[in-house]
Amino acid sequence: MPHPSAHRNAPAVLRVHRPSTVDLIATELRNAIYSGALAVRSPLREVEIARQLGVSRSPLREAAQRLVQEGLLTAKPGQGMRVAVVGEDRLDDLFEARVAVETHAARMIIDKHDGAAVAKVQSAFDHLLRTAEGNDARAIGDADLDFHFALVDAADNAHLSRYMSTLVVETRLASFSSKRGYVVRKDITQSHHGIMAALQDWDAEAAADAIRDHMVEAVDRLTGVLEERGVHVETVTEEPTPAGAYALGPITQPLTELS
Amino acid sequence: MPHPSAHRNAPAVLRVHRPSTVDLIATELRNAIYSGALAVRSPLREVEIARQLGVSRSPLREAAQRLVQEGLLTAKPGQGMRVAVVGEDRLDDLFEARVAVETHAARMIIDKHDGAAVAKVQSAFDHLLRTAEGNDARAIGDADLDFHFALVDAADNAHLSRYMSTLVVETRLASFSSKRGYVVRKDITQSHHGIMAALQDWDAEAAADAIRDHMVEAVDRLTGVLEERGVHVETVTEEPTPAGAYALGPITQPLTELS
DNA sequence: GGTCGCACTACTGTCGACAATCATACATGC
DNA sequence: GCATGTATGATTGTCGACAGTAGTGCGACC
Repeated sequence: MPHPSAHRNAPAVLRVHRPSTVDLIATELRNAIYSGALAVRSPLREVEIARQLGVSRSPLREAAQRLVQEGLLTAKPGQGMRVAVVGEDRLDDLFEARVAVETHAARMIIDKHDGAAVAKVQSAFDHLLRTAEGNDARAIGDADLDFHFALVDAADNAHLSRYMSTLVVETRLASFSSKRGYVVRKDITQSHHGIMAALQDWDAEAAADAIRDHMVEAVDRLTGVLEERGVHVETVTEEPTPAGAYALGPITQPLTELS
Repeated sequence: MPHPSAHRNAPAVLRVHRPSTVDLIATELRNAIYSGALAVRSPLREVEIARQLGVSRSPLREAAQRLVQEGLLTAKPGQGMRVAVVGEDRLDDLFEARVAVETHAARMIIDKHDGAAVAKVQSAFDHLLRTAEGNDARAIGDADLDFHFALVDAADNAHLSRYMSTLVVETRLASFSSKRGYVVRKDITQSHHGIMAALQDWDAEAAADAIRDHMVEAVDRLTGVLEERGVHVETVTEEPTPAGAYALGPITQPLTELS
């Protein structure tokens, strides 16, 4: 007797997708960079990290090469790998790429008139609204990035989702690389409201404009031109972490998961 | 006495960028996939390829992980890595991503009114025109992909260029994966002419439309819906290669190059 | 006093080897 | 005859070890 939740027309046995050890390590490294456990510009101590993860250097190095390909780690011969620095000189490049990915995702959703997709984005937007009521800068930043990833993911394009998952971490790295520390704007929800409204109106050009405006604001915040111009925007700053030697969790082989 | 070509205001010593062995191997693997030396779905025989490249398995595996991240290789635990198959079920996803990247690149060029960028694209277009006069399917395909990469590269965005360099190989893989073999349309230049004209007119929407149309045509060609509909388009087909065991060239450490 | 040179240390880059796993072919039983 | 089980071969995944290299601190020399 099949499980009740199994669809009748589904294939008898789904293709099981066993993540390889390298997959797990790569995910762990991305999370460590995203959370700041691996600080910007810090060298990747292979022996130490491999010991913390409970693996050898070989699979660790292989996983790290994936992050090098993503641009999250930089490799110099003889000097190993370091967590990439996303300085002010790279902000335009990064956020222009985000505009490309996110505007097209919005266009796809609108072209398809995909109500379910909008609902997913709405859900992420609601979460952002609730989080923005508090003063936890990191939580707000997480909700912000979650919203943008939800937008791209709702477009249901594997390529764009993959790009975005890296862009999210790169954006976080840009914040960490900022001299001003980790800062989020208090009025962050306003800028997102425009995107949300355009989606609900099925207005592709308005959505693209809203996303572009949002990215310009983000670059302005990170470069600090607002302060220079004397424009005052209320912000929330996270107190700098002790930046101590954060330990990474050991790799635990999960049970077989469905793809 | 400095070299005449050195700009006077340039820094005294440029940062030399020494490519690592893994860089070289990764490039070699990408070229092998692009050229078809590594056939679609073929397993990556590590010992054999490492021997051909004159390196050990370790750096080869590290380089291969970069291609796994790009999606050019697929890894299954216990079965190693294989050259990815880009079947018909993934064509929409792939070409939708190309639309996202290429339309935004065109928008960037047009927004900036970048004449030099248009000239670069024009140059690639001219080369495509000359090549399309012949009947070498592979050469036409190369010129086609070169054109699209030149378009994105002219936008001068590192992220988009990186995405596109992978998308180019993925597109080639889609052709190799096609049941119909490697086929290019004889009227391929017409479709590019629309893109080129829109760029020269600084018309962003027309460029986006032309690029979208071009991708639809490409998907139609690869899925063969044109034949099914009885629409006849003149094509050039490449005779299938012997698919023999193509040998990869050994890795030779190049001299120090400027970044 | 500053700069150059040298030795030491720590780490990376690469290799070969071993064990575990998977695919294939063959033999066996129903 | 078909399905099941088994043995074999090849290949992957992982590890430890070694050599080469970059960084660091100290000392000597100009």
